[in-house]
Amino acid sequence: MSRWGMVKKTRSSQRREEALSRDRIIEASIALLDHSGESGLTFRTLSERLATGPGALYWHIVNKSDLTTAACDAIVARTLEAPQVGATPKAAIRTLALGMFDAIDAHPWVGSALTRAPGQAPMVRILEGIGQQVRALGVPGDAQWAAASALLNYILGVSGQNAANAQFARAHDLDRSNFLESVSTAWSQLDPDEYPFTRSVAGQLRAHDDRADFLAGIDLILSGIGSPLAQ
Amino acid sequence: MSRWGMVKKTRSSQRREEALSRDRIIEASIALLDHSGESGLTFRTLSERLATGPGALYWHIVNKSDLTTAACDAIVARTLEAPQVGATPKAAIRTLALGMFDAIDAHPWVGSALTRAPGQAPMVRILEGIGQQVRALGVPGDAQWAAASALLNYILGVSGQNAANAQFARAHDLDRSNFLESVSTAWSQLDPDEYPFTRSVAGQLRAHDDRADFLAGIDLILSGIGSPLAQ
DNA sequence: ACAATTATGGAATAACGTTCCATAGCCGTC
DNA sequence: GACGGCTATGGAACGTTATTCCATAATTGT
Repeated sequence: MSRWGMVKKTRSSQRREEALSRDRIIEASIALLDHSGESGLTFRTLSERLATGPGALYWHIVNKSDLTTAACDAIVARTLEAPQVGATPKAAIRTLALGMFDAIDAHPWVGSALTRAPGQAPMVRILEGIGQQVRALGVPGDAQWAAASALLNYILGVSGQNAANAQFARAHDLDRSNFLESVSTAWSQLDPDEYPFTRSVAGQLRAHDDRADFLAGIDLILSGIGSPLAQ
Repeated sequence: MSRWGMVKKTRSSQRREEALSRDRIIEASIALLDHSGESGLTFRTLSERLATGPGALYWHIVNKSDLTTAACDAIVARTLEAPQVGATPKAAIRTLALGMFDAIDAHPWVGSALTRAPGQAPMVRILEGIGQQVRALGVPGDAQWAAASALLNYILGVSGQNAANAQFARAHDLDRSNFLESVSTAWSQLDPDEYPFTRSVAGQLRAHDDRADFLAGIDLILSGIGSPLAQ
């Protein structure tokens, strides 16, 4: 009846009741980042939560950049794992993009981690998902890279902005609407001669729907991809 | 003949041979960032170069974030100051975007500073420049924000990637072509079943023209803006 | 049972942004 | 023309960070 009933066979998998492992460290990092933001992840707090010392973590992780990239990759992998069969290529791209948007909305730190890991695992996952649908769209081979990287760069841009907004808001103890409010009033006080456009959109900012605007941008690019000649 | 000939009148502007000022600090920061990258700007090195102590800088600057945003804004302002008269709106947007691309190519740290200053001066300058041309393009009022922010987010995405690439390359002592080489070979070794698209574009990566790809993305969005209905 | 390897955790290090404070330079006023 | 109150300076000190080091514990192979 004891949990030690089969010690011999299973011992190798329980060298310790709560052994450290790369996955456990990454999961703890995600929890910390979600709870306290980008500045909440330090080797001190992480090692405290895992009941160990900072040095022990380095046996499983090469450095902090490696850790945040791995945490980001875990979120991205979960977000993109849905198979997307049966949808039109455009719909699949929209779904993929919105999935990333929602993931970054839920985990803003993913946005900044993404932009700091050029050419690495998480970015490659997104590129691959987009690229496959760009192919399915019938874009000729020599234009596929341009189309896919335009979509990717747009997604990365929005991701980075969302992450920066969230971090700024957290640092100044504002929620999202307070933050937009403060930007909106700042914009509406700009010099009318130098900043006519920005002033004119300051009002919209307060009530606008980030998610809808994001999708509108995706549709703009998709529409451009569909055009016979970009010009 | 002496430079002290008019002491009375000019004394107030030379309280010291090389008085500290916000502008002098920002110029020194730009020089430091250009020479040594993002990690090269510290209050220690900056105060050494200005022959003062770290504390003195805080009389003119609120914190490091303020400093990098101000340095970024100085570059962006110089980049966008050309008047752009007589060009078609599309051409003006292309020129503006390419100007930003070249500025970030010359000063990669501007890319990451931009993405970390949401809704602040440097970003507003770019938004305004784009927005004015979007208006001139005849985009209806309620679609202007979507069009301008799509272009802005795309530019910010590329900027962030260029900055990240440059920082990664510098950190690993690679030049640009070595960096692309390493990404390209990494991509070509991915699992063919899971990453068919990324593998197929790995080769193009080595020789591709960042600047041309960037412009192709701008044209894709412009083409979408020009379409009667994005869908 | 004993060496060798793997893994741990706490202390030490160097560097960072920021704060503090004694003091120097400058200005307007008697 | 000396003096008191701002403006500005610069160096030391603080608290925190990522990372390294190392003694030692836990596990594995022989």
